[in-house]
Amino acid sequence: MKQPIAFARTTFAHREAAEVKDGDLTGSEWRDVKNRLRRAGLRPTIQRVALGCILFGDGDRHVTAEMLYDAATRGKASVSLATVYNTLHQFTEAGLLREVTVDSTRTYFDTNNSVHHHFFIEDQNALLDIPASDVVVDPVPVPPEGYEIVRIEVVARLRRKKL
Amino acid sequence: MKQPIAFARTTFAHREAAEVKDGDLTGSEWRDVKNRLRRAGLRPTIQRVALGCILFGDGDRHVTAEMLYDAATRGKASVSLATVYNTLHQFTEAGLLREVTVDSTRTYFDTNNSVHHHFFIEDQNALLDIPASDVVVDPVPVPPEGYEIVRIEVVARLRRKKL
DNA sequence: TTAGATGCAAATGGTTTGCATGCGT
DNA sequence: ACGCATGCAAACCATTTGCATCTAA
Repeated sequence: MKQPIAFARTTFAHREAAEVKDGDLTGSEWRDVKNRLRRAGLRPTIQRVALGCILFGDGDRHVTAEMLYDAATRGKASVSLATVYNTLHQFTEAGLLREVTVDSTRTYFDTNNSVHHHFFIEDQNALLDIPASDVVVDPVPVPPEGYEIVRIEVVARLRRKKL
Repeated sequence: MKQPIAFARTTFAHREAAEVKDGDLTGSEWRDVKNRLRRAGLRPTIQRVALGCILFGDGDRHVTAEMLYDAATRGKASVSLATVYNTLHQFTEAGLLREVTVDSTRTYFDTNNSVHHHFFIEDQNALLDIPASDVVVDPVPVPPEGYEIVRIEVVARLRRKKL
C-alpha cells in the first residue's frame, strides 16, 4: 500500500516519483522564505525555513507529511517527522498552506491557496490542480439556518481510461 | 476528540446524538434486506442483515464504522467491529453504499447512492445531503489525456454563523 | 534569559489482518 | 460437507503527545 514518493507538479504537469529540489539553501530563496515566515508571524527557525524552501521553492505542490519528510531528509535538511507535522499545521493555520481532504488514509497539503479544485487519481494517490476557471459551482447550495459556508471543495476522481 | 455518536438524518433534518431504530428485526424488513443482499450477490448472514436493517431501515444515513457498531450493539444485534468494517466495504463494493471522504481521520458511508453532494459541519463531524438540484457543477472540468472522471464530489464545509 | 521550537520515543486511534471457529447453502 | 463469514486479538500506520533539550529574540 506504500506509494512511491510523488511530488505532483500541478495543472496537468503530472509526474510520478519526481525529484525535488532541496530549495537553494544558501541563496536568496532562504532569505525570502525567512521573511515570509516572519510576515506570517512564525519564528523562522532552521527547520521551518528549510521546509518552506522545499514547499514554496518551485511552483505549486501537493504534499503529505511523509513526502515532505523524505524530501527534507533527501536534501541536507535534517528534520524530525514530528516537526514536519507541526510545521505543516502551523503553515496551514498561518494561511501559507491549505489542507486537502481526498483520501481518508492521509492528509494532503496544497501550497496553492488561491481558489481552485482538484483532480485525484485514485490508483496513484496523485493530486492535480483544476484551474478555478475550469470548474464552476452554480448555484451554490444554501446552507441550513445558522450556518455559513466556509469553503466549497470539488474533487473529480479520475481513473485511467480503458482502451 | 471523541465525538458523540450522531446518526445524522439527511437533508436538513439534522440532529445530534440521535437514536437509531434497531430496524424491526422480526418484521418484513428483515426479509426485504435479505432479498436485497441476495440480489447484490451477498450471502445474507445474520450480521449482514442486521446491519442492513439499521442502515436501510429509516431513510438516508451517514455512518462511520464506529457509529454503526454502536448502533448494532445498542440494539440486540451483536456484531464485531471487524465485521462492521468488512460489511461496510462489501456493501460499498456491491453498490449499496457509497464512501464519502470529508474527514481525514475517519471514513463515512452514505446509504444514499444517488447523485448528490454534502454539507460537512466541521465542528460536529456531521454530514448533510445537498439535494442534487441544489448544486450544479458546470462546466465539468476536462480530465487530462488518458483519464476519465469516475465521480465528482462537492463538499461545502460549514461553520456555525457568528452572531 | 526565556518563551517557544525541536526531537525522540511512546501513546493514540481508526482500520486491517491472521487464524481458528461458525454458519449459509 | 464445503467454503465463505465471523470474532478476537494482534498488527498496522498516520498522526499526536509528553518531555527534556535547544535556540531565536
